[in-house]
Amino acid sequence: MTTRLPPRLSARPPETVVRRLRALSALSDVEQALLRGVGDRRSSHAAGDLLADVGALEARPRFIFSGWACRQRILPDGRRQIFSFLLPGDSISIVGRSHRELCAVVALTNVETGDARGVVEAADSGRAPGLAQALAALEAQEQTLLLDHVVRLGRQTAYERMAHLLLEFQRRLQLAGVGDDRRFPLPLTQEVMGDALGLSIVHVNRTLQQLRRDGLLELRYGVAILLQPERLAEIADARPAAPGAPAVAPAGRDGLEDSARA
Amino acid sequence: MTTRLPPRLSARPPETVVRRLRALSALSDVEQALLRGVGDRRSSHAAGDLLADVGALEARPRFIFSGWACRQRILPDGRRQIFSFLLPGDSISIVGRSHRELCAVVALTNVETGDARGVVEAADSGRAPGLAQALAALEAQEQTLLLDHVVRLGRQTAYERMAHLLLEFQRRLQLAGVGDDRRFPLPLTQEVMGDALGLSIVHVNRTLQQLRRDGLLELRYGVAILLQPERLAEIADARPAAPGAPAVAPAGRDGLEDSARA
DNA sequence: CGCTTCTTTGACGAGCCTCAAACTGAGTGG
DNA sequence: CCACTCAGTTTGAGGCTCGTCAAAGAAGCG
Repeated sequence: MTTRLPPRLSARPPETVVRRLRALSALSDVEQALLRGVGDRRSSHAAGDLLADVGALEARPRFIFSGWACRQRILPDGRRQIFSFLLPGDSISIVGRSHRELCAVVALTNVETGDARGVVEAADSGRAPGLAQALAALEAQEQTLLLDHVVRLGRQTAYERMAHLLLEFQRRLQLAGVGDDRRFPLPLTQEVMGDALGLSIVHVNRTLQQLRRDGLLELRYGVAILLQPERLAEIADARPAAPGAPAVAPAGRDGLEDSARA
Repeated sequence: MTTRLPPRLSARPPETVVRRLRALSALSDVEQALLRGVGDRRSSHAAGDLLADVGALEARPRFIFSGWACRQRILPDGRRQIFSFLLPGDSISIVGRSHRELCAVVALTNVETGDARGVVEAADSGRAPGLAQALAALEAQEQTLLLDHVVRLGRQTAYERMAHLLLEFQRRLQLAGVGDDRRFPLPLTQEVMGDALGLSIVHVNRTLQQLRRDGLLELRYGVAILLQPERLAEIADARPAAPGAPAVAPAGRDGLEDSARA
């Protein structure tokens, strides 16, 4: 369950968070120090742990240092829908901090978090405008990711959804200082990916196989390698094929049928 | 394009908004008066008009008095995804007011709106705690609706999605004082519903026919009547069939296959 | 080394999409 | 008043995508 990551793919705990927020807003030295202080109050959670419950009013704001989590809802008949993934550098219960969590937050791997109450209070008090702006940007980013997810589920094929999700992971992790522009740790089971993308386990597997066969993806030992990120982006964003490729007349979208010809 | 509503299904402009917010938080007389003042600065928009653009920083907060709108995104290849519907009593650019609109807001029918800047300023200033709480609750409600939408798209069949959406409309409109517990105006084309539910026009039509054949829905002249709201709720929420019906062993979910037997 | 969890593959069927065309109703203009 | 048009709805036929059922490999773990 726990990931075995090549050491070079990971980053030191509080730096991940600092890095993320600095990319969103200029932070004063005081603000950065405050942020690093989050590393002092750490807690560990095992894979499967509930990090925040639905309607938890008292939910403590936290940052994730390492590990993956997700927001999810379980339907009465057992079906699960994952709304978003929480990666190193992400926050829990900070976004929309005026109201309670609207869904459960569950650890997908072992997770290390830090208490962010101090940071949130500083931002709310007006003493740390840079932090406040960074947290607001974090909120906007999350909302954007959720909208992307809706588009994936509503208007994309399995192949496109997977390409989109893999790119999202690569980009987000790189921002957090994990992985590079092609490689990143991917400690998810295919069931989890299916519950996020609205697909069955079997179809997730077949879609991944297809990506492999198309020379777009390598996936071993919990590490993913995007072999042709640009090509993946074309697929994910429903854009016409690359200029090098023979032009398809009406901007045909690329799906499984494209690669099935090969 | 414009709806022809039986008069008794509609409500007077600013009262819709007052009614909505009073359901969310106790409002003082001053706050209610402030809210009614929104009715003084009205504007009208034709069906198809862009009410707020993506990334519009200066977007003015507004309330919708009458008509329907939606948040949407258009993909590069022309596919459209609708994120949410905005009904009488709903707000534009109020939710997440710290950051810009993340998607386009488009009028689906003729729409009447009122300027809400005064209300938002009063809430932010701390002078109107009741309003502030109501706006926060409004924000939470919208987020919940968006999550419901994700579940629909990711984990429900066409039949379930449609049942869920119809119930959402009925409940929201009733809160706004439009329609009753069975009837409500539904001024959407099947194409629009398809773009929201991630379905093709043809399949939307077939799903509606199925609901009609199952005695669950009547839909004429832009007015929908839910003939068995409880039954629809069971279908939409993926719950086992009603107690009266013969029990299905493993909480089987009801879809088209259920009614196909009839 | 057996257990469990996860991945992989095959076979089959159902849900949903695409193409195509007929039908309806509301304008619009001769 | 009657074509004619245009947008929307409805229906049929056929096929691709994806889900379900089933079972056989891997891989981690006690």
